[in-house]
Amino acid sequence: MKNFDQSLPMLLYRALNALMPEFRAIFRQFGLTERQWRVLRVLWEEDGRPLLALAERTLIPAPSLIGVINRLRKEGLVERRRSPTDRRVMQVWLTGGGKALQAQVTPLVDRAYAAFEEFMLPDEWRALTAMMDKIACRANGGAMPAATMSGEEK
Amino acid sequence: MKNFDQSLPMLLYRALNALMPEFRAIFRQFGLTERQWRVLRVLWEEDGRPLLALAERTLIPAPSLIGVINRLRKEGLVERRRSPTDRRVMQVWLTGGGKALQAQVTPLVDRAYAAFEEFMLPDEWRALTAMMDKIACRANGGAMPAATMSGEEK
DNA sequence: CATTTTTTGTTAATATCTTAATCATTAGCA
DNA sequence: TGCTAATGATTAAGATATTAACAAAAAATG
Repeated sequence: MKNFDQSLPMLLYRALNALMPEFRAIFRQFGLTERQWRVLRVLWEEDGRPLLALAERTLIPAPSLIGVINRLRKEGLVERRRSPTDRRVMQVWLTGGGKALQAQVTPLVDRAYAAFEEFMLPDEWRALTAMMDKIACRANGGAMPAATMSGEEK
Repeated sequence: MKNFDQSLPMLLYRALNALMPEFRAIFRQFGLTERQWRVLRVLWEEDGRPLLALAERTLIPAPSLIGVINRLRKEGLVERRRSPTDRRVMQVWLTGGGKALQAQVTPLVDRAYAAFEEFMLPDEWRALTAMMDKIACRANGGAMPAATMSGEEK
């Protein structure tokens, strides 16, 4: 029986456990949960994304995402519209309030994140990114690595 | 605004997303959730642990752990007893059934995990472990790294 | 010894996860 | 065209996360 504490899943969980509370504290200042932030974060980059595209990009399962988006709607940060070309598709759009939030949240998040970048050497970062991608691609039937993921996928 | 997909949290989440379904499929064969397995995994190593110790070791928050353990009790896999020396402490003990499960689950899990070990070079493993520990210790006020975690902590 | 503080466990409230099932719309094809 | 499969969104149910608040026991303190 392998060492439990040094198993890959526990290593990853432990790192996230240490990492995320700091960011969640920032999100909470703006009444956002981590997942709500992730959705906004993607929309700020590319507004009007279909729900499924948001699910993939944010790593939030579609059924969960529905609830997240409904709460964002209730807060008046996003709204939904059916795609005019495919009525199955539900597009999510930022409202004025949702757009305005970016300028307030982003600086704090960037600053917290910069602290981590200082904390690790560039070589360590590269190695880490490469390994995470390798792991993510493995079971995934060779999914696209993060390094190549940007705006337009598919 | 930093690249979202290559941010450390998303890298870690994506790796876990790729990694865990394979293991969860194994757990499910035995009617276990991932968290139930984590609890059993620790108890197999060291039976009768107090609830808080289990929470730390499994990374399951105490309030959640209560529910996890109650469900394991309902399945007849564990039972709870107050510590004779400190009546605040709630020890969790394996039942016969809980102990018997180890021999069935462990081989499958070990085999799945071995596939990952082959998949990465020993040097990559060492580097990965070191970096995850570094991250976990950072925000944590210098928590003990996984490499030094074993049976008796404190 | 009485009071205060700390530790350990628990409950509650809200939000979310996971899996499976469902519904509507579209696409593929005989 | 009309049937069937695939896709996108949604709902449902059970399990879990997060935070706060709380109870009980033990330890620390005066």
